[in-house]
Order: sequence, then structure tokens, then C-alpha cells
Amino acid sequence: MNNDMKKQYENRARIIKAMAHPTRLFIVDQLAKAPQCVCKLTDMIGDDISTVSRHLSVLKNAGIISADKRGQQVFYALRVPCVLNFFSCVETVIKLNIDEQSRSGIPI
Amino acid sequence: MNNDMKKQYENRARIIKAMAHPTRLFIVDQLAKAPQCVCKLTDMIGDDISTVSRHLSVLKNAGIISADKRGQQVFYALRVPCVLNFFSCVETVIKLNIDEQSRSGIPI
DNA sequence: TGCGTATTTGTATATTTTGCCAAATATACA
DNA sequence: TGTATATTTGGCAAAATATACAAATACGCA
Repeated sequence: MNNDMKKQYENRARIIKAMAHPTRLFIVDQLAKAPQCVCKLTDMIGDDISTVSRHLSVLKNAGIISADKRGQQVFYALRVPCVLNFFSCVETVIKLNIDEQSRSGIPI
Repeated sequence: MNNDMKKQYENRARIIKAMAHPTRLFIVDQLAKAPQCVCKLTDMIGDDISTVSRHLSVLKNAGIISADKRGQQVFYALRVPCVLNFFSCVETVIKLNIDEQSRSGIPI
């Protein structure tokens, strides 16, 4: 693998890594419905607001969400809706795994 | 967020996390073309074979690829082709990021 | 200006992930 | 059986990530 290729895969991995956390997936799901402020998301998630803020900055740095300051509040919005397509594929994987498990789990 | 929801997002994150590494993205890309043995992938990647084997086991545990032993060799194959859809979306994000950067980078 | 609310950032700690070497395992074949 | 090849696994050190608390910052409003 040459250097350019390597960089390309690193860039891709950076985006996917930004999604690879339960809280951040939840955030993406919520922002798909409508932009939300940090406080509202924090209420829903239940972690410390500083933790939620950090998750938001990870998503923002990856370019997946955008921030919009309105008064004291910051509203985050989903910038790239196609990331929602990940979910259906992920569900497919999970379903396949469960099927396989039940198949191998029942001895004859 | 209740406990079931939390588990659901954890399960999803587990799958996505398995993809979130440059080497593993490369592997997925290669296996999309055809199943490959560990040694061939190791040649292409250039890391230690034990490292490649570990990456493969991460993908396998997530259910993204499958293993098939043929003689001394183990051939891995892509189990869920829909993960390839991730790439086009990721490229969209990267392109948007570059566009934005060039827009904000040029002062009037 | 001073206070209250919303958010981010500094810092410390705990946990997870990576990647290599060496050792173990599995298989083919002489 | 003994040897060579392919792969996985144990163990460890370095790096990255996650999380909370405290402190800093930003803003609106009295």
C-alpha cells in the first residue's frame, strides 16, 4: 500500500471513527430529526454536559455535524444526512449475527 | 435514554468501531473484490502478520467478514457487502470538508 | 457593570486500542 | 514422524480515547 493510499484510508477511518461511539450515534440520530442545543441533548443522554460537548466536538471536527450559535445556546445540526444510511447496514449485520448464533447454538 | 436504547446504540457502535481503522477499511475494500488469505493481505498491507490477523479477527467478531480454512491457509471474505456503501458517504463528507476549508481559507 | 445560564476547555484518571515479538497451534508433505 | 508454512494467541509497552470535575469563556439581561 503506497503512501497516498494510506492517507486516503486514514482520512476515511477518521470519519468512521467519529461515528464509532454509542452516544455519538444517538446524537446523529437525534439531529436527523431536528437541530438541537447542547443542553437538550445532555438531558436526553444523561452524561455530564462536558462529556456531551466533547462528543459533539468530535462529530464536528469530522465534518458530520455543524454548529450554529444562537444567543447563549449552540445548536448542532446534521451536516451529512447520508451517514444515516449506515444504520440500516449495521442492522443487517446485527440481524445476520443473531441468525447465525441461533443456527449454531441449537445442536441436533 | 433508557437501557434498551442504550444497548441498541452500543451494538451499533460495536459494528462501526470494527470498521474504524485504516487497515481494516483497506481489508474490507480488498475482500470486496475477492476473498483473500491472510498472507496475501499481509503482503499488501506491510504490517506484521500477527497485526493483520488481529485486524481480521476484529472484523470477524463484528460479523463483517467470514473465515474459511483451506488447507494451511485461511481465506477471509466480505460477509455484508452493504458496508461498502459507507465509503461513498465518507467521501461526501471529505469532499464537503475540503470545499469548506477552501472557502474559509481564502480571505477577500 | 454584575449575575445567571450555556458551553467549552484544562487537567487528571481510567480504559481501550494498537502493534510488535515470541510462542503456540494447525496443516501439508517428505 | 519430523519439518516447513500459515495463522492465531499471550503478553507487554506506547498511544489514543473516554469521562468527570473544575475553571474559563461567551452571552443575555437586570
